[in-house]
Amino acid sequence: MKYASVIVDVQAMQTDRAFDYKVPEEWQQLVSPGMRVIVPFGPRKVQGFIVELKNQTDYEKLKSISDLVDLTPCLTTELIELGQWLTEKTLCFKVSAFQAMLPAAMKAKYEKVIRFIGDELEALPFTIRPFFEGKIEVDLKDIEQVASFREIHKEIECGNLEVIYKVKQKTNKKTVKVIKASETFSALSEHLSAIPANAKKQHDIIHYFITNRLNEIPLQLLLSETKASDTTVKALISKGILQEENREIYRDPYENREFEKTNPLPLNEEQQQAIGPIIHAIDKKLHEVFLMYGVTGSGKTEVYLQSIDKVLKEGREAIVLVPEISLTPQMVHRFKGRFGSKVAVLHSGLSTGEKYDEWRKIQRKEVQLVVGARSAIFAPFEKLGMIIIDEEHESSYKQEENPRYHARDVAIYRGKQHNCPVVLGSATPTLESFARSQKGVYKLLTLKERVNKRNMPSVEIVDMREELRNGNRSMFSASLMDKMTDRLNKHEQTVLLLNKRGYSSFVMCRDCGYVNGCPHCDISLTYHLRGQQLKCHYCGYEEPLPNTCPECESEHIRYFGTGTQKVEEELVKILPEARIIRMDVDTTNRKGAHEKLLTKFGQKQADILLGTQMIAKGLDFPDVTLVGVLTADTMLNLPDFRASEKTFQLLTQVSGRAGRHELPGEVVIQTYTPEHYSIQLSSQYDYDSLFRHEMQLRKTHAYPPYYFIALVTVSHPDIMKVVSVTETIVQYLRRNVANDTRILGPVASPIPRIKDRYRYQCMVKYKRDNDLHITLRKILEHFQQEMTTNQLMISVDLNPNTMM
DNA sequence: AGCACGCCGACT
DNA sequence: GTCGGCGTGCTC
Repeated sequence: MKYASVIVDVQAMQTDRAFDYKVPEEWQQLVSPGMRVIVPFGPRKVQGFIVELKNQTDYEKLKSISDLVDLTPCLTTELIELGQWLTEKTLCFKVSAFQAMLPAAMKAKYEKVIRFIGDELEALPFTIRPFFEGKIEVDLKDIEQVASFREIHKEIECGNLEVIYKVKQKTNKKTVKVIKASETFSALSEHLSAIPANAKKQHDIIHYFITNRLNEIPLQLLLSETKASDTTVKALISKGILQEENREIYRDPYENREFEKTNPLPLNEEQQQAIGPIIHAIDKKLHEVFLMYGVTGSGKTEVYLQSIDKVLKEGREAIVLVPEISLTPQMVHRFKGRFGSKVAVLHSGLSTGEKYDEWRKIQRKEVQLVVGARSAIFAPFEKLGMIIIDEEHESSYKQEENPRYHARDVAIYRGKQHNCPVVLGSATPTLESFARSQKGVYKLLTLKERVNKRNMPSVEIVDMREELRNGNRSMFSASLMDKMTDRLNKHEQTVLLLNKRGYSSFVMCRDCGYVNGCPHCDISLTYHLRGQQLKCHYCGYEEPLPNTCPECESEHIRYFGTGTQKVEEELVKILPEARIIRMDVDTTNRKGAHEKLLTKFGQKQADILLGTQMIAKGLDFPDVTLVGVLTADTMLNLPDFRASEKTFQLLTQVSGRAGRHELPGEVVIQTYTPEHYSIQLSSQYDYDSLFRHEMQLRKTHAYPPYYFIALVTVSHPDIMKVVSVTETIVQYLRRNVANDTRILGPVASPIPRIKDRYRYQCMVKYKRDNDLHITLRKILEHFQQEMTTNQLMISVDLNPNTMM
């Protein structure tokens, strides 16, 4: 007898363990760990993951697995173990860990159906009766529209109705019907004579098979080619001459797209030195972490491509992570161009179904390389030869919901399991990674030169306070104006970055200082030109733009801050002849809009590309010779100890967009704090100094990489409750952490209220604290009941990326 | 998380 | 006396 340990799809602390089930006789040979199954769980049915098969169990009254969902495991043994590791590292539920590894399409959906099992339809109340006229099963949702649950319940108790719990899949494999000939062509010819002469279409179909020497053909194609109808085909199938089969097909997001084949480029001296140790590690199957620190344009990608080539030639597989790849279609081109059909692409721009199909290609070992965003790190490869994380410093590698994992940590874990190298690449590495490379934990590979030997574009810092004193009240400094006009005349292109994060346009009364805030969140509402609305970015609350101040009824109510829309308006005024493309959430939320806009810009159908963060990454257009940063310092004022680091990274990256090819580039950075070191140092491309300066600060303030951080956030509609719970947590932590661990708080979160819930937090700074995970878990367990019954929420983020 | 069970108040 | 509220505890 075989028993299966199953992790059920119920996200709760009490169910966060394996439950044992009997494996029915007929599936004993089929089952294996990593498969999804449907199991009875209490009165209902749920999906679950088999994590173990065993011949023994402690539990006596076992139920049986009711269904198999997979015929091949969707989780490899390695991934099952990785799930265990993830739950420990991020304090999440086991199911959540497994679900994070799989495409969303594979998450189960649950529905309840009511079936009539009585004798007389008349026995049902008249409200319910009509539903069952002509059918036995009805969706509970439909009946609930007219009847109360209690009414239905009564019928269940007296045996007229029953509830059936159904588990459904979100998306399924897309299939086409394929028609095959059952026998050889000579046998087909013989069949011809047996077919009645008046069945002309049947003859046509058989002839079609014979003359075209067809083994199989999609049904649709066969019908259109022979002008036959499907009944004719059915007749032949029932005669056994033809066979029908459902064949899985892939929704290919890159269908109909040609990718120009590219060949390896010769590597320069630096690149060769960088690739050497990587190739060595691949060859010798060594787990090593490399930090490839290479300035923008130094040819990191070519090093990736050639290392991958080596991995694939050895018959192994590779994962390449890129930050939100839809932002860099150019990147997809480079990988598809070099490795063609060996590549699967996974990113947020794909539909659920497309993502599922790409994942299936990996599972079925039809590809050897996956290029994708964060979650692609879980690609179910079994012979990994290398993992690459490009733009290692990008914050999108950290998932901001449970499980709060960092792709870099997962990559290193998997690298160890597979004995393969992990390559982290960046022009502006995180302090954490660079510090590790200094300590020799990671091996540092440096690329100092740009491949085309071009210098980095020269950077001019403009003091906007000075501009204001000189009477320039616009958002463009005189210098930036000059240069934009100049580019326009020379038919060169400009990229304008509006660094908006943490600083959106809000409405303020000039007389009394009143700011329109969200009634549910402690945050000011954001002004949206479209529809003249004020919107809350946290809960979605909307209200119309007021004409007068709600507080003092003054008419001097204005919006402050600058949105891309407003910049665009002003640009149109001062440079009427310029063609502008604006890229922000509003213009890119449609699928493919992003790529379209970029293509348009690339084809020089516009002179200026104006956008937020999203334009800072990976764009490479030869005619861009000017980059303007409208307000460099907005990010600096955020309550985030990484603010300076992030500002430096952003400025360096966006500067790298200029002058990548023949034409030299220039950068203008506008700021109100020109003296700030991260602005100064980014203008000199001086990462080393930034590293030293910032490390000093992190040391004095006990921040990463000197200390690890854990952030506990408590929220509840009642502020008193929040404060007291956070206080309790802090006290408990103080009593149970290591000596050199520091506890800060309780304090109100930077956004003290979201969706009518008050938020408090406490920060744990620790160096080595082996029991901290256990202590934190105990806290969660202690409040578990209140978290389910009372509206309490406690979230723990280990190594948070943001303090918000 | 869901769902059943079980124990109390307010109604036919 | 029952209906219907919510606290409690279990799910292989």
